[in-house]
Amino acid sequence: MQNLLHNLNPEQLAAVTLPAQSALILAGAGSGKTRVLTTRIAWLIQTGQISPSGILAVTFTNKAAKEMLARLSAMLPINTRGMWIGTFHGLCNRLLRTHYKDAALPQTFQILDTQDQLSAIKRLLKAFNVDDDKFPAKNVMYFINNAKDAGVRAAQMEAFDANERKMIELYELYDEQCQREGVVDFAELLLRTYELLSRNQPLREHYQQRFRHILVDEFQDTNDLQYKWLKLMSGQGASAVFAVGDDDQSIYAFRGANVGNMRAFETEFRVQNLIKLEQNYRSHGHILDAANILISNNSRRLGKNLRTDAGQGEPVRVYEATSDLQEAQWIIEESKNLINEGVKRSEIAVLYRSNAQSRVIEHALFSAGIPYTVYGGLRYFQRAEVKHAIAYLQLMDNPHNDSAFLRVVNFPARGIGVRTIELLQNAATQYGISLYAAVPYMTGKAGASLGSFVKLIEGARFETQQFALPELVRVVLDASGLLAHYATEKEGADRIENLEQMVNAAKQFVSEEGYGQDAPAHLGPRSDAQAGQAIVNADGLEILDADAPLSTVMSPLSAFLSHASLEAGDNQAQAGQDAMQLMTVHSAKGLEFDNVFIAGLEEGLFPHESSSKENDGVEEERRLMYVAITRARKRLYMVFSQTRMLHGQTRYNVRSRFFDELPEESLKWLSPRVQAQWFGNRKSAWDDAPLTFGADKALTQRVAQKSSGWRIGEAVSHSRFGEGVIVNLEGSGDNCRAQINFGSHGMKVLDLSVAKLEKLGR
DNA sequence: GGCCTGCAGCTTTTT
DNA sequence: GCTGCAGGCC
Repeated sequence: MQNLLHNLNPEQLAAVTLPAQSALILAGAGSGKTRVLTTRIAWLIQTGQISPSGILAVTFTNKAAKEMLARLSAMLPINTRGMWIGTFHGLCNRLLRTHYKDAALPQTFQILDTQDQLSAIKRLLKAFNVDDDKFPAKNVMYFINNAKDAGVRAAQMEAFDANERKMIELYELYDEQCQREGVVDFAELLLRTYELLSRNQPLREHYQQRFRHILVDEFQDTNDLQYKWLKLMSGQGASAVFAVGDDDQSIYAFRGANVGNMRAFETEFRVQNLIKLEQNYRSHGHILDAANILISNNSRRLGKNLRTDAGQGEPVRVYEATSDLQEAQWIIEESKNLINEGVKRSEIAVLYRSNAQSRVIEHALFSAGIPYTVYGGLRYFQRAEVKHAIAYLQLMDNPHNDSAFLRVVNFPARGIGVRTIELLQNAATQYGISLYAAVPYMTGKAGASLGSFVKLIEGARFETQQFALPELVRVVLDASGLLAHYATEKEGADRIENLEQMVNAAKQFVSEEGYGQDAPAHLGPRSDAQAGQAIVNADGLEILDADAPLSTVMSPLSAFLSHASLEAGDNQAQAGQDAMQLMTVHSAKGLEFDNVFIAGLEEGLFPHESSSKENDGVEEERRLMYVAITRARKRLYMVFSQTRMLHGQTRYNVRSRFFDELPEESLKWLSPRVQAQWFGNRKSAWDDAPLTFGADKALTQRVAQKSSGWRIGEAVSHSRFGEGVIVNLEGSGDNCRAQINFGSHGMKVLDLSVAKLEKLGR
């Protein structure tokens, strides 16, 4: 125990050892959030307050879930496999597989990823002759997902105009189509589980009693449905919900995340303990000052100020480029200098607001011969050839998945044309069955070609009945004709490699999930003998506990297909290479680097112009900027450009308003004159260079700072205005004034010889 | 059935 | 300015 808790700072320790009540932990960037979460779990178990099975820990990404599991097994000598640690979607998948009957799903229901969902909607629009100019598939998808993320079904929605009426109708039809095909989209996983537990009291009570401790990571990213889900799971807070998050890092409003959930949580879960983790273990002082002061411009914050023991470090370097091209060149030139000084390439990150910005930077890096990796892009299971192979597997597991059917019925080409498919569609619609099931109704040439496709699938299933998953995958790659097809293609070598890779992915999956290496990939209907712990409710209905081993609720094949949808795999990032890191600010969240460039800091781009139209849009952009700044450990560069190519046109930009919200004291502006000097003797911007413009303000601030004893970025407390951050200092001697941001009390300028201020936290 | 061309769209992303 | 998709043509 001593071991577990030592090295925690006082706030971390307080959070870890809180009593069994709901609590909100405001965890700043780099404050040891994951450590607190995992230590809390370990502490609860080690002190005997709960058994591992009584814990439910929810994350948003698989990466975060894996990280928690890894750290936990390093801390505790327990088998973590049975623990309920996972993503919202992963946990819901598990619940729905176990209770598939109660959830009115087939045992082998399949999960649509976003691509699949969009194509399913396109298909629906075609089938019902919907004008796709008036109702673009994408808009229909947004409408449906927004509704589901809010926890609302079509039947519960009210239309205010004809357009909305149609949308609701399409939502209804889409749900029917999914039900018929035995598929669920991502939002449906959550909504179905929510409805299942709402409706089924014994089941609900069973899980509520079981999970006495629920821990939530990145709470600021929860959407309305996830919040409702947590309320339900915890029995309105009867179980202790330990929510960890940072309202200042909420950057996913566009996909339904609602920061308001944090405040709602505070009141609805009657939170007695709000703990702020403000000690930062990542960045130097100037970087944190910049972050603190920038974010103090946001309203309605829960309030938080990061501090560090690391010292002020270097001021942030600001560079103005003449064009996006020159911006890229400067970044590369500066990176070269860093690398020459011994910096590892992987410790240099270039962050940007939008993906389109990467092209110019990539080009410059390529020309300079510097290895780099770009985050984002296609993940393994999203590649066309891999999706094709998956579609064959899906048909073997659930032949009623029409999306899978259409994807591969004529790929590789086997003479099944549009006309044939049309006839088949008609038959399927007429009988209200799936395309696969409609094949026997087809006659003539169409019937023959379709019949042989069905035989192919059935044959593969029969042949592989006793096969383990990796062997089954191997057979399908061959029998489908996919390998042969790509062998004839000029550029097919990479695709073949990706396909072969799937056998390895299957091997790895089987061993990681604890299936026997030789366990048959297919599974017959679940027998009672296989069933996990059986619970019989008051009505005599049998409820299975989802704690049963995965292998009794999912065949290796079904589980692998879930895995392919829920964990799309890595992107192409070549691991192992020491390469510079390029990514959007969004994907940088949670990462950290010694050296960080933030590029494209111009009005219209960052903050993005489309954000000014949205409610609180600029505040979200500011949070995004806050995330970007706090990625840097030692050196931070902020770069902007006078001109930039966008949508084929040169745009003339002014620098981002965020520069005006940063403490001049923590910035060092580099001018082209100074830049010439570095290019000459190949020194980086970190060698002492004269301050250029911006110096006057910085000088004023330094004088004021010295004579007042206060520092920009410092957290203060005022008897009337509460807690705040010093944003600016001016004057000298007894005549110093401080501009202080008091959050909800607003920005104040106070005379330091009069105002009674207290230092906070340092 | 595959290739070619023309046109729309263009912020961020995980599951 | 580039990409991705849909529809048309050979």
